[in-house]
Amino acid sequence: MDSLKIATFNINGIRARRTNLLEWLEREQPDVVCLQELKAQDADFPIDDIRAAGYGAIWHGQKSWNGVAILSKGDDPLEIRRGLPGDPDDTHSRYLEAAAHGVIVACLYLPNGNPQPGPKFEYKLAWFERFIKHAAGLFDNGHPVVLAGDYNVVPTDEDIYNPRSWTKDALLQPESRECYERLLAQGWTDALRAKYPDARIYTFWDYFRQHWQKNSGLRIDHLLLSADLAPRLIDAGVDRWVRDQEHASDHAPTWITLKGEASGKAVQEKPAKRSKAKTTQ
DNA sequence: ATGTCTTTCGAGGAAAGA
Repeated sequence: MDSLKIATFNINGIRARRTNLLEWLEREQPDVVCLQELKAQDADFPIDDIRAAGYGAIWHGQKSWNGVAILSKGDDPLEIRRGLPGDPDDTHSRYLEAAAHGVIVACLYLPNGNPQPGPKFEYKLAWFERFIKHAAGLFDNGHPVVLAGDYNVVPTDEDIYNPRSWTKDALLQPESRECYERLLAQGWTDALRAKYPDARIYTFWDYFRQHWQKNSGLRIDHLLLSADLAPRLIDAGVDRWVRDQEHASDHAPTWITLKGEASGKAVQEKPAKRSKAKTTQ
């Protein structure tokens, strides 16, 4: 059966992690990849290596911090949007949107927000509000959409090894969680949680106190599916072997597979005669 | 409070962000 694999990976410095990335692409062969925390300027994005691995890419870099990219196997993603609308003074490179393999892919790197309270937390919540507003339009646009990235939100206490030492952290604040809930309430499906409702799933293990070795992780990298994509979800998972490598990022690639064509062009036009009524799979 | 890693600046090691 044809299927489409879409992944999100906070790479924590693409120059320091170039070989980790190429090894992962080679082994897992995702069709579409969202990368966050490039920590590199546009000119330092290793596009030649990525092309040699069989991927086209678009990227939005920034010196030292942030930076996002979308990779597409076999062709270039068709860029739709660079930067989140709603604040012309926001200089952070945290958002890219493109069409690839018949799906609209939003790649996001939501602000961390620590320390909390403070201006960084205010920025996080303001950014989240802008994203919620933009996502509402995406949900209704009639195309299949995936919102993939590092949300810097632990949705519930089931998404962390032990919330006790993190109660003051921006990733667990009620305000952060409430924003995530409000986003889901638009109708999006949290793919990993939908596929595995009761499993402990982590995507991030910080570098402190041997958290990886003890599997003391957090689930903060999410893939949200629009209404017409949710029934196409086949499987979801985390490539934990990447986190176990030497010089690994503190995140692991997180992925879904969807029923349907993996090859082909960018977003296809909807058939003209198609009614807007929801069809069941 | 701590812990570790990557970045910049600039030439060794410190500071900041996560």
